[in-house]
Amino acid sequence: MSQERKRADPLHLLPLTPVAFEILLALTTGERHGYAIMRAVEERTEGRTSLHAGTLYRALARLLEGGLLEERDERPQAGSDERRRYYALTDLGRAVAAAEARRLESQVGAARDHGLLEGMGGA
Amino acid sequence: MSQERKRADPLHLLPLTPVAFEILLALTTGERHGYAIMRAVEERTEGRTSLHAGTLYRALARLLEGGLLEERDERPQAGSDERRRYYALTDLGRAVAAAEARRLESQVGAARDHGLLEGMGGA
DNA sequence: CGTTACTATGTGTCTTGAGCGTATACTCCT
DNA sequence: AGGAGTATACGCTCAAGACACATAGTAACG
Repeated sequence: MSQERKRADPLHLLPLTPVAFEILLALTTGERHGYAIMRAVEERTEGRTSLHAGTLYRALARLLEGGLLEERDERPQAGSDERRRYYALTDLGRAVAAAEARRLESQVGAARDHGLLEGMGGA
Repeated sequence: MSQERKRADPLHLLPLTPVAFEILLALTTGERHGYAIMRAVEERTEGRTSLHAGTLYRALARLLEGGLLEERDERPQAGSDERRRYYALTDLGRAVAAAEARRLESQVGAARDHGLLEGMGGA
């Protein structure tokens, strides 16, 4: 199936949405549950990006279905909240995130070459 | 109106869609007409991203309406195809592109910190 | 114990925007 | 004249985020 072909090649899954990439980024440091991803994104972006609950959980469902994430049954700490669902990057997820990072790096490089990142200090 | 507030603050227009950012990027080197933007994007990305005509022209219309681009009446070369419509970045458009570039730079930096850009040579 | 705030996951609905096809028409080359 | 390429634009559909809302467990406080 074409589904299989897509899974085989990370490049066919690009570009990722900003939300999806933030989620994958938050999981590069280890597995987390949904709510913790939400807080991690807010922290990393210093509040500039905050995921709405609806956006987050639907994005997680999509990433699971696409095979970029997998759910972990084991809990990092015993006795943690039973409601939590822990997610971790799959090999594919990591590969796709890396491919997306390279794509963005190329865009940022072009922006820098064209003077977009020097001229303006603030905002 | 809130439309005015949005125009005043580039940060409220983020994140840009990948397509929108590519278009702004293509215009940082000077004004171009739609079809030339399409080719410029393909060239910059070495064929990895190709804008469909429908996607491009609707994105251009949106960017015009949002005040990120403006249409130029003067033609860079006399006698060029009369059908062409030339677009150029506005100050707002440049500011938004710069803000988006910084946002992406931050994501790429995080990816690098987490080893996403070193571990894998190929793909 | 009851109340309140926070944690945690999830669905319903609306709107935006990209993908893809198609229409239209002009230009350039042979 | 005919065809490839240039150039803009619309119709339709699907994916995905925004926001509201639902549900329920947990933790702190009195």
